[in-house]
Amino acid sequence: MDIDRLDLRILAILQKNNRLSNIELADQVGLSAPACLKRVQRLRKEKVIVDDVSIINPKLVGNTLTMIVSVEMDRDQADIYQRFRRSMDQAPEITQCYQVSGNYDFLLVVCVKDIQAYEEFVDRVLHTQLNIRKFHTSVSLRTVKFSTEVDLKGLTKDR
Amino acid sequence: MDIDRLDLRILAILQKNNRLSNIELADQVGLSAPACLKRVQRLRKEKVIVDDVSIINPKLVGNTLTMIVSVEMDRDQADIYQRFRRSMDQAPEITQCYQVSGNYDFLLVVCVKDIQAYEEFVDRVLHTQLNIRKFHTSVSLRTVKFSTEVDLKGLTKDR
DNA sequence: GTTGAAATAATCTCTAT
DNA sequence: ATAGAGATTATTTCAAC
Repeated sequence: MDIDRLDLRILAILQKNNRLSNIELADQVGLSAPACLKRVQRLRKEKVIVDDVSIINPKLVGNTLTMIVSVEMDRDQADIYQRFRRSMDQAPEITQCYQVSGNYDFLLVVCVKDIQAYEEFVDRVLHTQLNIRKFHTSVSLRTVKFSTEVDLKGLTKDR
Repeated sequence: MDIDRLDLRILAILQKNNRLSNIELADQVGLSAPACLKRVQRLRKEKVIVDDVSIINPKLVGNTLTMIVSVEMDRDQADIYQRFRRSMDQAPEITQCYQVSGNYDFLLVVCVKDIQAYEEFVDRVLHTQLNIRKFHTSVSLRTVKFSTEVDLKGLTKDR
């Protein structure tokens, strides 16, 4: 799928706020409402727009503790990694997980209510994973930035 | 602000999909449309719902490289930390930044187009920060999980 | 929180470019 | 293949209860 300047402008707006009406959006990018809608629908269908969601403040809902967990696996075996990756989806406490190169293999961002909830998470998710050699937890003292926006500057792939 | 079971159900739905109509939402939680709308408006006003956004697939838009950067600061000085934190907001490449306890001080998740863009980012954002003692970059081989959902299980603070 | 009504918006079809 | 105009349908949102 190719994405032109107009699509990028639409994406730039929607990734900041997807609750403006199609009419407003069309206005801002200089299209008629139907033309604009067609583009947005296409972007959703093609999964350029993956999801449309409300972002909740975890603190205001009781999840005040964020932990950064680095995980080192026992062996570099494809099936072990795959099993581990699949287990990540099952745990709602894990908000992000990256497979990385370097001293450890996976980096997890875990968001929980309190230390008890974290311990429960460790028991349920990490200690049941054989093949973890070791893992290291550090506490996030502050979420300095949490953005869902993709940097769209300098991506003017025109057709 | 207190949040009852109904609010939590509303949040659980909206953080998965905020594009369903208020009527559908009301239906799913068992309220009339206006009653439901009032709750949602309140949740937005009170910033329990922080934002409403479209999530873009960074790969489909050209940002294929994710870097994990750990930063160690020179001194534990409040103003130095504060300045650093403020600079995080300025850089669109930084999607997440956590201030952490342990061997290093900040953890950054940086999303860019390619290595050149990353080098440009390092020069512009990190090398201009005096007070960084050192930083370490590792490449994300795979984004195993990226979720914006907050775990709402076991948070039944009723009134 | 509900019901009913008015104002808005989304979206479909069709036409034109 | 993509944009625009008009009409239909659906939704949001306001009052009154």
